[in-house]
Amino acid sequence: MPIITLPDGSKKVFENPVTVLQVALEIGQGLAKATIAGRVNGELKDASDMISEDSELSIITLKDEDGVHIMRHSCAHLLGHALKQLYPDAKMAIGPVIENGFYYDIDLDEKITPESLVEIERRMGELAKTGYDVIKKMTPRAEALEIFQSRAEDYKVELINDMPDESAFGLYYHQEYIDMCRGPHLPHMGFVKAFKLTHVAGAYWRGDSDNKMLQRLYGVAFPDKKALKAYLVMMEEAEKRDHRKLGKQLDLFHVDEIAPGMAFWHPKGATLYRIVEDYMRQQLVENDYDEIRTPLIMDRSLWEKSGHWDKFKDNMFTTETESRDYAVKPMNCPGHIQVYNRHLSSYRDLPVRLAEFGLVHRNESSGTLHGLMRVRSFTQDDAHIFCTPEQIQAEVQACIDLVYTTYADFGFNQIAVKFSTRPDKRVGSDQVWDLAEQALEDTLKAAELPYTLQPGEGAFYGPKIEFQLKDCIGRVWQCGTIQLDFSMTQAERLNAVYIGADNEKHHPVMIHRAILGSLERFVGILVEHYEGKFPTWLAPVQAVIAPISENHASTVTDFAKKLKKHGFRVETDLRNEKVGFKIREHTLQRVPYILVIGDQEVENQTVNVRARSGENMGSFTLDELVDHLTQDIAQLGRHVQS
RNA sequence: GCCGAAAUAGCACAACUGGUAGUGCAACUGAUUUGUAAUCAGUAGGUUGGGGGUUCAAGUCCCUCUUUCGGCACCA
Repeated sequence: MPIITLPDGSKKVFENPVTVLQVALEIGQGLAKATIAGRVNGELKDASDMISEDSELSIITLKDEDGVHIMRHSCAHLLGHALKQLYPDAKMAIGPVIENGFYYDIDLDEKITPESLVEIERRMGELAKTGYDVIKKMTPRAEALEIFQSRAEDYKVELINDMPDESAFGLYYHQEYIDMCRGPHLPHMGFVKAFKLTHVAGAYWRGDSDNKMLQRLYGVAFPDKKALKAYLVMMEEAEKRDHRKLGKQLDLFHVDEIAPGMAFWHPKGATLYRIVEDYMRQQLVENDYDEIRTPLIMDRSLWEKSGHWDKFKDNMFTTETESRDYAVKPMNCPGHIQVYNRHLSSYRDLPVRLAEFGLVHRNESSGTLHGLMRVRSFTQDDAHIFCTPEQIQAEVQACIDLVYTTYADFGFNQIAVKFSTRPDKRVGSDQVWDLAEQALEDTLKAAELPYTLQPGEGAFYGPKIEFQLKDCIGRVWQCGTIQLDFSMTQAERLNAVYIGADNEKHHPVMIHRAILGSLERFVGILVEHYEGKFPTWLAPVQAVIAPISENHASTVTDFAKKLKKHGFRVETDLRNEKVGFKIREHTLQRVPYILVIGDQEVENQTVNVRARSGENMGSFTLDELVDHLTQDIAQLGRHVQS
């Protein structure tokens, strides 16, 4: 005689065990119709699942996030249903829910093309329209195995065999199609109203590159057509922000076939890049770093000693001359230790903070390259802090603070923090790793930063804190990083030492840290973040001055000269075109200010100022304009002018 | 690296089943002297990513290499 407690606290008493759906029906017909599943004592259950004990129950509909999740999952089954009708030879692997949708991995000799995707989608639509019931049957192991064996679903069989402790499996019958799933799923397909198959790509079975490559069919699904449409429009908008596209349109950079994964910075892009670098350099000054420069290629023996050769030689570019082997640096740390080691340090000298805008090369596999975000040649705003164990927490804390002020200055507020611990391929003893992980974790806790743990994702020499930003289409990129390293400075590695108060030699702890990470990547993210509409501080061209007619050209040139003297990045547009034409062009180029000079302005010694937003700000004298621009620039990226 | 798709003028794109490579914008020249998102006219621009093959004939079909795109694996 179960007593069901609902979210509002009300209770319903039943004579016999009831299903989730029956409880919903008891509450109201409308709710029953909308019922997708139930959360019973915190656990998601199918609408058809029986409740026999006293329980807390909330009914899940499409209005709940869980409901949408379940609908997407069933949509993956629907894909299977349609696919098997069109391609009976397909073997189904796994079909999970992802952000905004789902995918299904299939093994099929025939290649799925965009055209066949359309056809599959159409069949899915036809099937969903019938609103057929989804029947769940808990099936004993032997029977489940037999069912999938008889259907030649090798991957499902493998999945069952990999769960030896389970005695029964949830099979969901979508008419003649059967899928196996923990569930829950929709009670009927009438809930599937708005979906779209987006693309097909390769994916390894179980994510292992040693396994067979399957075809992965991606789709999105939403509670209604309106939400789907909104999503598709949003994606289109997002694509307009793509830094590769804007990089071309705004003439910032290009990547040439002659050097895959390496950016060629055009004048405007180089300006943007330099402003970012200059900003960071100012941070170095204010935070007591010393800037250094180290060679691009160093003898192979250094990399052998540091451990890089052993762990990462596949990703290193090499060269040789006069029978001597060199490697192009993939990281700056060994070079920085060479500088630290130039003389003997005392504990009184610590912490030593060595910074470098270090150009590194990493031979990333061809398939990973992506605009400025994933390249083979990039500059890190890198630094290595040599300190005592006692100084770790304060130093790491200072790095965290620097990350947050820097990102705020660039206009970023949404930052994901990850904490990565020891990987399989690593140097250093377990005790040292215990110590390092503990130190980072303590600092994170003290800083009260919410973070996600990434076990096994640390660097080979130490654990790390990572700061991630999102690009325009939701892809997440690592930018800042703080890594704690007890190993590289040891005698058997690169042997950095200091003399302690006890007059004995000690090895300092080394903190590897980058705030922006890769300047290339960071600039790429900036382009997308601002959609190329950079705050005046960052804009490669801050103002364009245009005459109304040829008669005003010399005034324009003079005015530009004066503004340049004040340090502003100003261009003139003396072309034989109408002012409307020039305004259109420079607005499309996202120049923050367009300054127009005609008869009136010549007479009054002013310029007419038009902001990027289209707003006409009226007439300004030189001094007034200098004041305005100075104030605008001083805001950095903390306020965005549209 | 793996699976799939793609590469045509500076940029965005077109060229049905193999049959003289086009359009728009940009560029250049001239006219126009312009008041806040496109003035008009003209000219020029290409070994169709590289190499090889099939064919009377290849942008189009085949092979191969390179690069790019979407994922996967990778990401010190």
